[in-house]
Amino acid sequence: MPEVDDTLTNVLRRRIIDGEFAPGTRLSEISLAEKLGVSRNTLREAFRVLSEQGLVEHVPNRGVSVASPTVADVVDIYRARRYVEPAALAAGSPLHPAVTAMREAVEHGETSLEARDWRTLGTANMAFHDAIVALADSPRLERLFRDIAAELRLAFLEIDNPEALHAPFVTRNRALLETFLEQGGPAAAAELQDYLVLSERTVLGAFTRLRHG
Amino acid sequence: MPEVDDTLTNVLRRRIIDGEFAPGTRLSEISLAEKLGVSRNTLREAFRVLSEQGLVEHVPNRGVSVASPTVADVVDIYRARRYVEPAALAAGSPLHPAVTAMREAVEHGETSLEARDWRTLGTANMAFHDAIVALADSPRLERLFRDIAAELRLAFLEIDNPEALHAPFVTRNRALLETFLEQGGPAAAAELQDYLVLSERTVLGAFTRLRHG
DNA sequence: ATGGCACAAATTGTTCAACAACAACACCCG
DNA sequence: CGGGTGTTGTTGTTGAACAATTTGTGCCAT
Repeated sequence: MPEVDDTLTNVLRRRIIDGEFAPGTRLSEISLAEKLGVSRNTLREAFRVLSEQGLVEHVPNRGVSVASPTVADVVDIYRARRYVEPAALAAGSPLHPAVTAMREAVEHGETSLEARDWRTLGTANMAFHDAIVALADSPRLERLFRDIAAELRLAFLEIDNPEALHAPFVTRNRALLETFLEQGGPAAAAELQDYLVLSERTVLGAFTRLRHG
Repeated sequence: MPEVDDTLTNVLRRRIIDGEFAPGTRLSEISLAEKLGVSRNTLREAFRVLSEQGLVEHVPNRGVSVASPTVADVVDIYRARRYVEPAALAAGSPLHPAVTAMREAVEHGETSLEARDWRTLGTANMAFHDAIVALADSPRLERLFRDIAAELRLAFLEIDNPEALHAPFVTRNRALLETFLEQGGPAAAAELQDYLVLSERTVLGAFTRLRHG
């Protein structure tokens, strides 16, 4: 269990990712500080951290608002994912502890699919990819992915069709895991490339449909 | 010319990278705020940003100190570089504007080598790799590399033999650029892999020599 | 109406002083 | 000499205040 970090920054982070503040929402220092029971200065420190993590956009003299990923952001996020994830998978060892996390994420995804719990399913899918990155044993790449995944969740929040967004990838995750274990990293990496292209297309499709009609 | 960003965060960032505060140096809020002519609160906001960027280490209730990269950090930094740089080079187009930046960095490196200006040479070498990453056209990967490069500079600061650290790579940069232009991205990517392994070994060698006597 | 222009209101940026919370250090006692 | 104890210095957080900037409003002239 990841221990609960109750710092103000993490509380805010969770609440934003959970969709409590819709993307684009302006976060007023005064009212939010009052609501959270902290001072403006303390809140501003948390804002700076979240801003560096890309969860929040800070415009000088105009305050901060919840990040609202654009199409360009989504494209860039997937570009970065294609740089990191397949390579991590290709070089990953089947004996790496992260493989257990991959397996658990797949199973967790399958049960949430049956339960039609799309929120949980989205979390499980992300955990699967997080485990893939963990294969690389690189704190810096993990941190990059953590930030990127959070941004992507914000993009998902704006799309109100979570089933189409997450459901198709449950079987793909299972298949990818099996490819990795039975045919090795490089084969799995190739499969993941296609997977990510499809995933990007799914998200971008829903996204542009959202903006154009 | 990159315009000068005179925010407190960037001022501090530059001064740290330039070695004004040695790695590991404790940064007292009170004295540093006074020295910089800002309030403690403002300084703390800058600290949070720099901490997220990895330039500074923040320990709750114990303050912040300039990051002092360990061997594990250097290993991880090079691991991340090997994930990103060769792939960016492999997929990069010779017509990309960043190629100009690569060329300029190579030439800049060659002149600083003649002048035996190791500080400038280190900057030029980093600019070369920055340009390689820029080939990927990914803001997020560029940001990752920016932070990583800054951390690496801190590691360099602790090694007092900058010539051995930077000089050998001037001719390699030139060669790598030519390989890229004449034989294409994939060939250059393979060359860069070896390059990075050698570079890592050079840094780690100097590093362990430093710690062991 | 419409396009600016000055003014007013609201928000962010920054400072200061104070105190609580915590860590490191020196000291004393057994 | 080891272990508690208090002292000291630092960080964590707050509240209030003011400066700087943006935003909204109403007015005027065209």
